[in-house]
Amino acid sequence: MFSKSCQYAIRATIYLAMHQEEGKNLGVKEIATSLDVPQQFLAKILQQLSRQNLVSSIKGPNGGFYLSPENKLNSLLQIIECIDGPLTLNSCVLGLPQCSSVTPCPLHFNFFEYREKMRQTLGATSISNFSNPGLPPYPTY
Amino acid sequence: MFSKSCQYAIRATIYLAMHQEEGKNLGVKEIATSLDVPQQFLAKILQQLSRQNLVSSIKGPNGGFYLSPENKLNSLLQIIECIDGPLTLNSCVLGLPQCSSVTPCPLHFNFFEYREKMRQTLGATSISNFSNPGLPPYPTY
DNA sequence: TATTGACATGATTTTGAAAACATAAGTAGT
DNA sequence: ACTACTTATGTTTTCAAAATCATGTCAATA
Ligand code: FES
Ligand code: FES
Repeated sequence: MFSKSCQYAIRATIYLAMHQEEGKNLGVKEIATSLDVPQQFLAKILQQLSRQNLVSSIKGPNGGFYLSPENKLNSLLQIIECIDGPLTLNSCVLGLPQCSSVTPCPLHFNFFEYREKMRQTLGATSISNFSNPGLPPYPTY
Repeated sequence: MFSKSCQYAIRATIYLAMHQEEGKNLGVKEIATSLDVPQQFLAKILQQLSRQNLVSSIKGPNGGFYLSPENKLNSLLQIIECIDGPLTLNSCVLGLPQCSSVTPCPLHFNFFEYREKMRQTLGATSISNFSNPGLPPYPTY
């Protein structure tokens, strides 16, 4: 459903939201180790998010990544589309060039409704949702 | 969501269901041309389906692929799982090793319900559904 | 039974995502 | 200024899916 890059992006962002403390930045090393993903690869992904202002970063000693208040207002969908592109959850499940209710493929109406709801949920879920304490302990997070 | 192999498999099977006439077999060449997919690649996929008795085939002149009455009772989900494996629509969207409501990832409950419904729909849709005449004219089919 | 037309199977090549490598650039402390 | 630390950027390598190539097997027909 999502590329590995995208999965890493989501997990890293949520990790940032869950583990961020006031004024403390998290390094790629720590995040990559905690999530058990390739460090250099994750670095690229975080930089891609950073370029689009979805996460914030500071270089140098004590540097690292963090979420600004503004960053936390972004939705999961923005993270996803930043990495996998705007066609994610919008293109034909059978790979046909266009997907719409006007020229539907045989499976279009089997998926459209649920896919839309997924998109809607993801768009309505802001990163700040994951920074609340008292959330259940997620595995590998 | 599905691999290209799987998309081709679904499209080819539906094509068979829609274009099959009594006692007439459809060759890989015709199917591949109609669907605009690589012929040799599609051949492999159809053979994979054939080995699991999801489609039927006959060699030699006038040979080709067709759907036996038994074949038509299979569900789309069987086609999908034959190609992409049983974990399709069952594994964690974030790529975590196991997906269950007992050890859910942060996105589990955002997807679980809709994913289940997709599976359910696919499992309940038999191939014979596509052989009824009077269906809308699908693009590239 | 020879030929032809189709599926079947194995090996190989291509392609792009995933991962690793190398180096630059910026920041904090000494 | 110098060093150490961390993000940023560009290049290269790895790997599996996708696609192709080459050859084998089977059935209809003349
Ligand atoms: S056209 Fe295929 S899913 Fe919409
Ligand atoms: S655990 Fe991630 S989707 Fe179920």
